[in-house]
Amino acid sequence: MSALLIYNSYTRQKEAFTPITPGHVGLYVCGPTVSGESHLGHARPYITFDVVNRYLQYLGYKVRYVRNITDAGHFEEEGREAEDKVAKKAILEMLEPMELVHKYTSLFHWGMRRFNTLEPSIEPTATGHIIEQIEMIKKIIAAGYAYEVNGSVYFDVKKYNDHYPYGKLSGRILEDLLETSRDLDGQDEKREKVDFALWKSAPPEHIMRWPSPWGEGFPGWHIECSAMSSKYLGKQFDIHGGGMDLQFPHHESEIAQSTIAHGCTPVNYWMHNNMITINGRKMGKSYNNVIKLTELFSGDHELLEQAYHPMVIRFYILTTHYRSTLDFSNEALQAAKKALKRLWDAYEVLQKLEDNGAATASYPELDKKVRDFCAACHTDMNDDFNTAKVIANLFELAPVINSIRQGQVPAGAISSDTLATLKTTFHSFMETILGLQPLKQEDTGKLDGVLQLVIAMRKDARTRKDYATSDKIRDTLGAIGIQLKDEKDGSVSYSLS
RNA sequence: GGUACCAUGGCCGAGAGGUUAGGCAUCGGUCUGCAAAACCGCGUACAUCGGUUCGAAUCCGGUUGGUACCUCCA
Repeated sequence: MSALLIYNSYTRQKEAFTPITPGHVGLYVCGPTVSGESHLGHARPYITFDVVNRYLQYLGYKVRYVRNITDAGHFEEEGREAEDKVAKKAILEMLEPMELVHKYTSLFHWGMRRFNTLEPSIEPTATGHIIEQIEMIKKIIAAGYAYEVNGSVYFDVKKYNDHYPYGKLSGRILEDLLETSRDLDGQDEKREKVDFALWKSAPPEHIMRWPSPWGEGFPGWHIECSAMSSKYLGKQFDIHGGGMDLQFPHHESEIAQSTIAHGCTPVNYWMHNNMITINGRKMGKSYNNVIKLTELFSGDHELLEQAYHPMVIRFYILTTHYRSTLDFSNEALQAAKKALKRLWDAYEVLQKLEDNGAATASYPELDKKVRDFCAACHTDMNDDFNTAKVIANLFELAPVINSIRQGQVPAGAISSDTLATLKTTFHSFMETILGLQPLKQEDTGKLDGVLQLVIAMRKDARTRKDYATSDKIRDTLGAIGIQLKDEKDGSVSYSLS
């Protein structure tokens, strides 16, 4: 059995995964800012790390998965007008900040549930950890790596860089940053442009504000993750995940803050998922090309040809490795939908295959093929969570399953043991690890009763060779999304789409 | 401007010095009353120009094109 390899953004190579505490994993993922509706772009990290979480659990680890909710809002840095994103939106919509935060948090949870992501163990909010953040800032000031100006506190990046490798995570060199940072208007209280805020003094109109040793204000962008991750996972923990766009400056700053406050580097393995693009462009608010989750599921968006089931989105995301960009298009999603249906159908067929009782396989080569691809699922998953390859392996196995079912290959072609392995492999990867679910609605039982009647009537018609009637039944059902399948043995099954 | 990364068959998308990726679509066949589904068969693709090598899509360099980060961002 191969060992789990994780591509560590910090060292830029795949490394064997060894947790700090044997049998346990601390996993932190940067959560959403709940100042607006979640969109397709947000789906990627949460689905990616949901699979990471699921797989670690599958491997037997006890995982503490922490994913924060950023509800304090953040301001534009670098001299632009300090404004709280949450507060700004709140005025526009005439809502209380808390009301707004609650609304979008609920929507986010709704989306995550539809994607069948497991809930994190802890979902801490930034506003609920102001004290922890203030305490951490105090430590950094005491250590001499932060300074106060007019009620705001900034981290001294230049000094930090004299002793620690600032920029290592994101591959940046401080000198370059000092030279190339753009000049932005406004007063700059910071000693250097690269310094970042730990605490920001709140102007009078700012709604969200808290008392602090430096006056009324609000925490800087990066400090919440450092404060909350260390509180729940310890000063050093195993895996920190998030989108690639957070690598700099957010994660870089997290490392700097935590290193000074806690005297050690915070994270052993940094994982970054790549972006979802649309027409080759990153999906983001600034590009005005976002598709909200609600629009995606309802199909109500000019770029969408139809509504897409959450499982299709989940499957589509998982058919690409998490470190590659993923380009969105209707065509690609259509393909994903069909592919998922075929794979899931094969999985259902597999569940119905009865144990053939064959001690040895009559088709040894096929038997070996099945075993090899089942084994490959584990190896590929261990290779930096290569879900794309895992899915390809499952697709290799689908024809084998269908062939056995339809008798193109005899039941004893693969041994009883191999069939059992095939079943557990599909179950583990499809449901437990990839977290997939069937596309069809839950059958109410009543619909099934009706369909059985209609199927029986069609069967009668066919016996009478009344094909006009039988075809009418089939085609009409097909038109409303119920597809009949005439099986080899004369039975008829159906699938809903 | 600085720093990275990426360019794969009609489309999407793995892989990574010599061995099948996979999916979707198309086409042919089997099955079928006809279909659908399923099964079988078919694609010798890796931007371009050089170089290294017995051998490169995979390594090195140049070119072109694209993207991301440097500013809120998943």
